[in-house]
Amino acid sequence: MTKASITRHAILEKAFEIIYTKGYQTTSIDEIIASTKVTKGAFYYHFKTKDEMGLAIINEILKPTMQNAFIKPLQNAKNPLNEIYDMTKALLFDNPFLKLEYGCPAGNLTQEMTPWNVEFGKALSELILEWQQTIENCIKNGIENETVRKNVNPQQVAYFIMSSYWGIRNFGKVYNNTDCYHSYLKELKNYLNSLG
Amino acid sequence: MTKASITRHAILEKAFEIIYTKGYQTTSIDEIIASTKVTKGAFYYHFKTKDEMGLAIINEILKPTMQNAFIKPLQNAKNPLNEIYDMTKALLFDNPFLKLEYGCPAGNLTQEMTPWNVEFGKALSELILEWQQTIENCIKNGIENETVRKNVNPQQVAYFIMSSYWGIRNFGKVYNNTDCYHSYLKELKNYLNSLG
DNA sequence: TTAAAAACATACTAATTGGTATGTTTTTAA
DNA sequence: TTAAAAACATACCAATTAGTATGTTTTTAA
Repeated sequence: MTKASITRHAILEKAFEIIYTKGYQTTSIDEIIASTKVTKGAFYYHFKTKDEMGLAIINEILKPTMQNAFIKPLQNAKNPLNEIYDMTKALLFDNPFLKLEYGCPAGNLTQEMTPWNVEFGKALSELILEWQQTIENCIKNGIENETVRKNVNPQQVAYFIMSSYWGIRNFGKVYNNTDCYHSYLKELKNYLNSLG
Repeated sequence: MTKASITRHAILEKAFEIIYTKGYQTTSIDEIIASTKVTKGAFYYHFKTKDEMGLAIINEILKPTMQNAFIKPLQNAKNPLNEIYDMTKALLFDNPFLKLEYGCPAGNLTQEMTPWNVEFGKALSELILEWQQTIENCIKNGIENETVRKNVNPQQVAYFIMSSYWGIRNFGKVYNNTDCYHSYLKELKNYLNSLG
């Protein structure tokens, strides 16, 4: 990595952190460069506008991070239902980056940006579609290896699981308490069992 | 209603609309008073700060609206599972105020405000708790009248249903398409059937 | 009818915002 | 070694922000 690309990446990582906790709109460029110890000149050398940086965060930080946390663990799953459960549990309790009170980074950005920024919406929907298709394929594999009932609709299940995950992260935020995560996981297990 | 309270209510309603579509932080007071045709003097006569207005929106607009749309239809439900489904479907497709691309007002505010504004968090959690307990009681009634299996945990189910609803509204936003709502509702029905 | 309080109007302010103009320093390639 | 391009630094700017100071008009109650 060249020195310039290190600077660029440092800006993106720090900006991502701040935006995850505070939201995109309320995170100012002054705040980003202050915490990154880069000057405004450096920032605008690497990014033409704030939105260009925002898109770079989605594509260069959020996307690879999600691919590691969500997508890879589900590829080649032997028992899809168990591994979907384990992944969800790990996301809620073990992921060192995700915090109860800040919710899901992709969910936050979706909610904040999609109604009025088409480019963000496009980048996010690509990201989310990839996650969704992974779960869908995972269920399809389960049908093939007969760990999932064959009259189960993989697409519907994928929507249902992902929706419930996004939603429970919102509950975690508002109650600022992990109790709801435990209740949710129990019911997720019941639901997944009903598919087997 | 006195003339003053009409003005106050007009501000709250218009502000709620704008905030629902744009978010709280990006909605400026100048924008609110421009669209309400009230002056700044009038605005700050009724509300000490922007946040005071925000809290008033939650308590005086959002709360009664949600009580009508979510809570009343579920009280005295004869067949809870059916009526939860019908209410959800109505919220997604028939409610004239809620829009696909703008998501759920309560969900939006929760995601945007709870991490850094304790007062908003408190007001929202009260609101949400009420909704949650209604679903919970609804399931309890179902257990009593034997339309719901007796080994079902009402609290867990309430979390699961509400989470999935919040989540699918996020999907609607990012895909800007109602297809995901249809898939979701089919799977919600499957899930609810598994409880009966 | 009238005085006082409630309700609203106008003009301003200090702070913050995203972005730019114009530099200087560092790296790279000939 | 050196010139040019890449990378970064500093000082600024116009627009927008929440909020205030100081009015005027309208209601209300005696």
